[in-house]
Amino acid sequence: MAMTNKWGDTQITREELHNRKRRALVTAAAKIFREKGIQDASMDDIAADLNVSKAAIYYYVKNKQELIFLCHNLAFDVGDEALAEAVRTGTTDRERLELTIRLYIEKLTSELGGGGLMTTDAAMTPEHLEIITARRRKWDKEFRELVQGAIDANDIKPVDPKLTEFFVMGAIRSLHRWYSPEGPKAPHEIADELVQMIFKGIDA
Amino acid sequence: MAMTNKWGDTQITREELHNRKRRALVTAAAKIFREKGIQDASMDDIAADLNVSKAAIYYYVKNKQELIFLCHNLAFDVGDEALAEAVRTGTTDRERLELTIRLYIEKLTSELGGGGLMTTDAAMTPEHLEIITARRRKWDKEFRELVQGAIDANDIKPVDPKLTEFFVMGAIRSLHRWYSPEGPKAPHEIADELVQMIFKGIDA
DNA sequence: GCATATTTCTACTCTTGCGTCAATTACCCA
DNA sequence: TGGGTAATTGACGCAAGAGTAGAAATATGC
Repeated sequence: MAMTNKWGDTQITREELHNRKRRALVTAAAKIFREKGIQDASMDDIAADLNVSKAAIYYYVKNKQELIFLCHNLAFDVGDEALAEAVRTGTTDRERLELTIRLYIEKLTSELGGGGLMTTDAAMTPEHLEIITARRRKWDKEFRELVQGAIDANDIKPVDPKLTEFFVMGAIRSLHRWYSPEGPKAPHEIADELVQMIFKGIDA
Repeated sequence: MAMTNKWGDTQITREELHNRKRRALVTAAAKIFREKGIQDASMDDIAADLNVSKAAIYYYVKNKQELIFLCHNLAFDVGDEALAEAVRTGTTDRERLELTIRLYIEKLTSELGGGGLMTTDAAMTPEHLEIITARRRKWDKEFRELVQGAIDANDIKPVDPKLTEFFVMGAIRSLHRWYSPEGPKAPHEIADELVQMIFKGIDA
């Protein structure tokens, strides 16, 4: 799993190279954190995955806290993209809702190997926690507005938007526990089946 | 939140008292683990919640590993109860499936304050991991057999049992992130609405 | 090929938190 | 009431891992 050349391969200018290494660091950290859990993953583990000494990491990042923070943001970026694209593309709220769920699942499976860090971890500085919480709240609010809009248009049942969001997101966020890129199903197939369940249920 | 008398209140014989204290310890640990995360919760945290010194804990339990293990088993006990009761009570597999989900949700919310420890944690001894994995596999198998049975009886759509289980359980296991006993909804209401979504979907 | 800036390394320090142990207190029964 | 067992404690040893300092290596510009 660990790469053989340091930092993967990258060329280009100083500035850009630096950025790429930093991004590679965050991606690697996200992977290790997901696999072992945040607290069980040591900075040495992450360094080992990049074939670099631990001290090198501290040239790109202030401390573990910051690395955790960057990983969280990475996960939220994907969520924001999915929602934005869905709002742009869809015509009705019902359609946008379905698109958000589908895109989210597809992006998580294809881009982030099944999921990022979504759990509001206790081990976060108040400043970081505030930013992450704000991002989550904003996303949640928009999602629920889509649900409410679809209800108002009589396209879906008069469900509780909050409960619906918890339910749907809970299911999606658990993807990473079992999804594997090597599995038999392509991302869009998984997305199809889950969307089907959410909207149509499983009753015959 | 922390009790004022040590170990809560209990009387009765030596043997029984010992058992109760041990059970109180596991319950407290489960709560702290859930709130702070396993690795972020120290043995001192758990001791503080029981108004006891850390050393006292080690009179009842070998080490943190064992405590984690006992917490996991606690969560699985609830799952097994739900499944067993559903199989006993229900007449068709469709009905048993619904009952399992409903009972599981109700037990988790009413008895365990929203959830136990369900994540297969990396920080487990191979022996413990094996036992937990076996319990999970057994439960999963039985659940999927209910799904398959309901499909065969034409009571639900021909869904993928594995995917269905991941989806449903993923949603349920995320309960603890937002459920609070002080919230506006009673356990059976939450169970009702989630069961409704799973079986009927949200489409109008 | 020399001077400078950037990057990475080795070898530490220091904190945190698990687990232990000898000593102490509570409890029970004769 | 005293002797023995059960339960609890404060003080400590020890390991793991975060973070650092300064040297060493590497790249860049002239």
